[in-house]
Amino acid sequence: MNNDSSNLKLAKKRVTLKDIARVLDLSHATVSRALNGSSDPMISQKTIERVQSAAAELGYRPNRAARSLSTGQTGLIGLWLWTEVFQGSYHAAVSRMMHAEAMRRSRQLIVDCVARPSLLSSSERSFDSWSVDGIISHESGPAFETMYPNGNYPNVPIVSTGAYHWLEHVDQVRVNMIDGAEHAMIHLLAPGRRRILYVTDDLRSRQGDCRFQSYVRQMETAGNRLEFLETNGTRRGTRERLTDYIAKAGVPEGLFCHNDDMAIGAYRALCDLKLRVPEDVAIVGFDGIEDTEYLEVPLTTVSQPFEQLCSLATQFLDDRIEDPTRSLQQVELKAELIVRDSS
Amino acid sequence: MNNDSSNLKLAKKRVTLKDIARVLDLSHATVSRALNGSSDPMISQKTIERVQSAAAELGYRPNRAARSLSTGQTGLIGLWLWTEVFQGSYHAAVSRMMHAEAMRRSRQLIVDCVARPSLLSSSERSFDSWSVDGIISHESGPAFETMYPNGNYPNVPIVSTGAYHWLEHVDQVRVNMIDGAEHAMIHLLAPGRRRILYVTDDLRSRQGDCRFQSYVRQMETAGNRLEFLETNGTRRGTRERLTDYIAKAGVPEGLFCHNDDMAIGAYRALCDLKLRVPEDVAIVGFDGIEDTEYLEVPLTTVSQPFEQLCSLATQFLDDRIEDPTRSLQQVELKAELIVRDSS
DNA sequence: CGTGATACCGCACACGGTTGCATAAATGAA
DNA sequence: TTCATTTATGCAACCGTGTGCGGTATCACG
Repeated sequence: MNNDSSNLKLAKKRVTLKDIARVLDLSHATVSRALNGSSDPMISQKTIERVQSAAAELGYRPNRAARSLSTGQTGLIGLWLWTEVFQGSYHAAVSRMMHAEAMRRSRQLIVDCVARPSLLSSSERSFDSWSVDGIISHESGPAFETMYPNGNYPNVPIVSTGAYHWLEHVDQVRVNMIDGAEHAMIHLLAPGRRRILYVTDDLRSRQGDCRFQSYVRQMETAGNRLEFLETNGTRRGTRERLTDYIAKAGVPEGLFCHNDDMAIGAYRALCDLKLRVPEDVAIVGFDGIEDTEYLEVPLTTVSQPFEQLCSLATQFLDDRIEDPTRSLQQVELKAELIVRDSS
Repeated sequence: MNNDSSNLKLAKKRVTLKDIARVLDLSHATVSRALNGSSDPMISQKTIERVQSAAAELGYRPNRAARSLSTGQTGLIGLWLWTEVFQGSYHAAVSRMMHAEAMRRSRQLIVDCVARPSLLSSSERSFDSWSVDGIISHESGPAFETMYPNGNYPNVPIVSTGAYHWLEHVDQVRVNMIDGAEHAMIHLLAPGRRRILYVTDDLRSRQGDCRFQSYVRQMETAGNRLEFLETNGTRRGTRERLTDYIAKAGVPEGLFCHNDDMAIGAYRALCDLKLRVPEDVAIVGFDGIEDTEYLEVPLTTVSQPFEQLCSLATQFLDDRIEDPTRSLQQVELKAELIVRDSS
């Protein structure tokens, strides 16, 4: 009966459909259908039960590679992060939530990072050869728009998240930060502050960003001089650069930081200099990552709806994979100014 | 020549070995060998070049599923995180670095989380059916030890990271935190502090942890009363629980926190209560995550060598995959007390 | 008992690679 | 020219699943 005793523990091969078929004296096709609940050729209830119990007993686990080869679906979805080695709390938060969402849908997420357009081709190759069922492109720059229309991925559904503009023929979740950015600037300027410093990583590539534009618009409306500080985008780098900057240019009245990591680095620099927040310098950041809540002075920030973003994006991708011809889904979420103690 | 114009954009099928073979009037076997640099049957240099240029021109990308089916290797490695939905900065840091390491070795990482042993079976199934080439089990509890010897994964190499004890027959990277914990306690007690509160998530499951043991040992040596605070392990939860605790039990002189997240939550609670750190209450955390550096009072912590941990673990896994019979690799790293301003 | 409908099941191929072995071509030596 | 040897390529089987289509029991019904 049970000849699978402990006589040979090694070479314990993985059990396949054929093994089940052999034990039950069926064909592997029947076993496959019994397990997958196939409907076209009817399988008797009795057989289904026999197969299922045998599968459970033998510890059968489908071979994903074989199934993929046959069905063309891998169960993998790819997340593109437009950054180097997905540094930064924002990308960490996004990837973590995307991951959780993917697992909820019994998919697995693989992540790839691409910062410069020049890396695009290699990243393409990566996902393409992994044969992902779909891609979530979480971009914060115009690279996607220049890439996608080329049709590099004709057969792989893509959902875009975080693009600045609406894209044509692409399912999309977009976070509108215009209101948040406007409110943030108005909020910063309200107490009569005039000298607001805009802190960002790559100034040139941020020209199209609504944060940048809100800053410029509100500052010009108020008749203030524009002031920029460029850093490498990290906490450490921002801390150092701001310290230098203040030594040279004096103390600004407010900081408008492109994201929370830079805001946190800036906060630390101000601590080093014994400047009080917000009395001496006010700070506003963007993203709403958890860390900003736990500083001694919790930071004001424009919070992104991470959960909704990730949930909708994976939902859209699922929908598209299920029905490639379905109607487009495009949703706009809003980022919201959360006023805390730093402003 | 180029009949791949824009005449039919749809139905652009993926190019396979056979397509290349047809164009070049070769067999797909030869093409395969030419691309893989196979050595046993020699391929002429001329043919190799022809094949490679044709592959590049046609945009050939190997189908990973098919290759996996044939070779039995998927290029995927699995990371087990022993936590719910891998929350917490520590797990985030580990998964990010593991990810980077995996990509450096042109592998992809998939992550699965399992907190309670009851989830183990489903997690097993997950990785098993995804056919990972290997698993890195980043556990901080005894679950692995009770699971692995059962031989649930007879064919999949496993590297254990973060286990408390040496395991037999398992490649392992272990972080020794005993010295760090001892130093931390000695450091906390040095200025004559007597009332040190141990803050942890699940007290019962931490009994075997060297942090717990160092705390008990040093406190008993000093003749102090033991004092514990149990939280849910999050920043928010720790903040709330500690606030409640202090209201009831008064202000301790020092906090010995099981990890940095709890230390950060505790720090915030102290800020709420207008208590000064470290004058009123000293704080020591564990892990050395980046966030602790950027508080107004940078936290003292026992820092784990993340980079080395992840680099070695993936290295060991690679080695084991390459040669399943090779000698065991077990390495111990040391966590180090980093004294900052909170103590 | 014959016939057709129906419910089940198996055969065989496909998916896209890898690889052992046979074979063809080229080369060299006798 | 012939044969042995090296070099280069093709044939075919295989990995494990999914699936169209044809085949075989079963049964009802006339």
